[in-house]
Amino acid sequence: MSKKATIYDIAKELKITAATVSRALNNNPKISEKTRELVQATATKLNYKQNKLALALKSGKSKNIGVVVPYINRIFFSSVIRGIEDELYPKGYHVIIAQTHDNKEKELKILQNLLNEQVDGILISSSYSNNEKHKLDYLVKKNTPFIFFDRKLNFPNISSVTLNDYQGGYDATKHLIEQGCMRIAHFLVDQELELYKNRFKGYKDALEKSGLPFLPEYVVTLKSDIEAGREAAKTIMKLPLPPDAIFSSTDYGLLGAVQYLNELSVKIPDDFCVVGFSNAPFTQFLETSISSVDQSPVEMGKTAAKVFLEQIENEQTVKICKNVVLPAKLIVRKSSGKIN
Amino acid sequence: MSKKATIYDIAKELKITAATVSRALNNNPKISEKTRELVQATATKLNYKQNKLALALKSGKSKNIGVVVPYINRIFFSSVIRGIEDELYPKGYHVIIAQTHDNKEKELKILQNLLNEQVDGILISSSYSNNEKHKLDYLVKKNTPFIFFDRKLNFPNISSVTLNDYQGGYDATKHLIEQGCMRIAHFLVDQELELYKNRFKGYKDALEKSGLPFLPEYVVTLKSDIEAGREAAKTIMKLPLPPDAIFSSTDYGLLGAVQYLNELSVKIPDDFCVVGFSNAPFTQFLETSISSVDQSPVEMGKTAAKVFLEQIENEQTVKICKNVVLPAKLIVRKSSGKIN
DNA sequence: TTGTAAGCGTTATCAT
DNA sequence: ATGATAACGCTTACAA
Repeated sequence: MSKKATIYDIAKELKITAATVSRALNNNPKISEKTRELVQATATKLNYKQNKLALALKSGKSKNIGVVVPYINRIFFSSVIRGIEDELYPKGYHVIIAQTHDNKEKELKILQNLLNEQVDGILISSSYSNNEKHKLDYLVKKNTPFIFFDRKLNFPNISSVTLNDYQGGYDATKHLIEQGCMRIAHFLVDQELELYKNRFKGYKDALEKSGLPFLPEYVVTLKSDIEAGREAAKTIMKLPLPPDAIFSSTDYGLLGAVQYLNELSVKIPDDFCVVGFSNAPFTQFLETSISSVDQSPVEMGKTAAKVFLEQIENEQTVKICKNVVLPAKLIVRKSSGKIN
Repeated sequence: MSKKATIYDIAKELKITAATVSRALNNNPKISEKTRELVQATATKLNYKQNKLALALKSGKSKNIGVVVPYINRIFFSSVIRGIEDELYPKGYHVIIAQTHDNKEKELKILQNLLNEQVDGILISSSYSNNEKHKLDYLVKKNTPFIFFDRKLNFPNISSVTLNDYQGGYDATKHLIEQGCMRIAHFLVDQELELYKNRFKGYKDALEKSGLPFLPEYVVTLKSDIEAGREAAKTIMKLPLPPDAIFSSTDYGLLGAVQYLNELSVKIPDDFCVVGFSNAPFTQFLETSISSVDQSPVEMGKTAAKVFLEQIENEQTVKICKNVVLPAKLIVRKSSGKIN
């Protein structure tokens, strides 16, 4: 395989200069038809392909953007990335992905690396909480546009695309109340993260609005996995007055709870209703399908990409900052379908 | 935000030359301790960060690799990518992802683009079948290493990492036979793709080995989704002598079939056994959990990454080509657990 | 319309 | 041990 052809090779072949070749290739108006055709012909003949690296170095734009997530194989994140790539590929951008494994130091390094790679923007779902966000301060202050999605950090003048988690929590709880549930428990994942706090707040406000008491013992903090959910269910079912419903911020945790309730022969939805969060694929496939709040991840990715594009296009003129909040969509299934 | 600092800024500050700065930064042995320290100090002071783009142009190595898949949000592919990124990030590589949407022309363009971007390698699960692989001929012949994973194309001297689909099909079928099933149907997805053919072949060989007849009417070709699976089940259950088991190349198709069988009140596993392929997450969460063949996607990704690294490291000396075949792992669950 | 030359930020090859 | 210079492949004033 011979070396890759450059514009110099084309130039030499035609006994003209590289500048002319460049212009011809870029359809510069002030170039004769003849040379343009000649150049393009020899370009294909020599199988010339533009070296984007050189272009990037020259222009200062790499046409690469970085997407940073905890784990790429979580369905929520891979769906967001799907949306981002679908939106950005037609605009000539390449998507570089990196996983933080929810490790803060690693996240910092990744961001540094991406910036060194001269990415044109960074879309990130951060592992940091708002308490420690100052550690990222010097990064977001650089020229490279940052866009936070889902897990947002509150920096002034930084764009974000998030779900209306509060509304999701509110709707889910209200729905359970409408089903006649009176003692609704809540599975809370992580007080540190804004989005879980917001779902929790939605839950509390829905209770209050309906005149139901908020009972701290009905709130369990747990990891987002099946085993933890099972344990959480054990805990609340041991209470003197056990709940008759769960609104869970995690589908996986909820699944564990449902499994435990099944073992106790608690009938869902007749005696106990549950609603999850995330609309994980499995929720709809269970015999007793699980109601859940959908996060429209693909849409979120597309939106984040659009916000990025807007920001880039207006770079010179005004610095745009946009904070988009997407609606949460409660999907009612059998697990909370007492009435209908 | 001031412009990014370059080695020239450091040089100017210290009244030395950029070459010296470069050497100091790269820990070149022939540099005095003093200058090294001085340089490193001013580097941090000016918040200097190496521009990887310039380095890439100079060295001809971008430290980027391209990963090309049909859809990034399919759990199998996102898991493979997870493995790839986990393996390659510590080696200083960035992973660029691109989705073909199973569109062959798009795949071609993507590959062309990635090559223009000067990626150091391409890991791909191709949409092409071996019949049309010649269209990619001129691409794989370039200097950039190609590695096929899962969906492999048979090019001479091109590496690949695949699953032993034949063995997966064989084991699944054999297992069903051992459960006492006598009339095993097969859900086949796409005759064009090698891997489905191999699973099918494993199925046939297992039947033959056990002296069971191969009946063409027990083989249904279908799309990989629930509705198609439901239809397929309808078809085979209408046969004069309906089967008593299904080995399906698709978990989703199988789920549709299971749903239909439930409606017919066919008892699984007592009267009917099923085994799927892919070990989709939902298979283990169903009340009647579904047996399936696991593909170890994360492992596959890691392996593909390792093959790439090996190939790059020995670039100068020998051209390495490796064809790794990973074992398929049958996971037995309730849906085929008659005996135990 | 085309050529000349500088520059993007590095590193490598000469010298000194 | 350090400096000068060229080179990677491209674009773009400025000249002609």
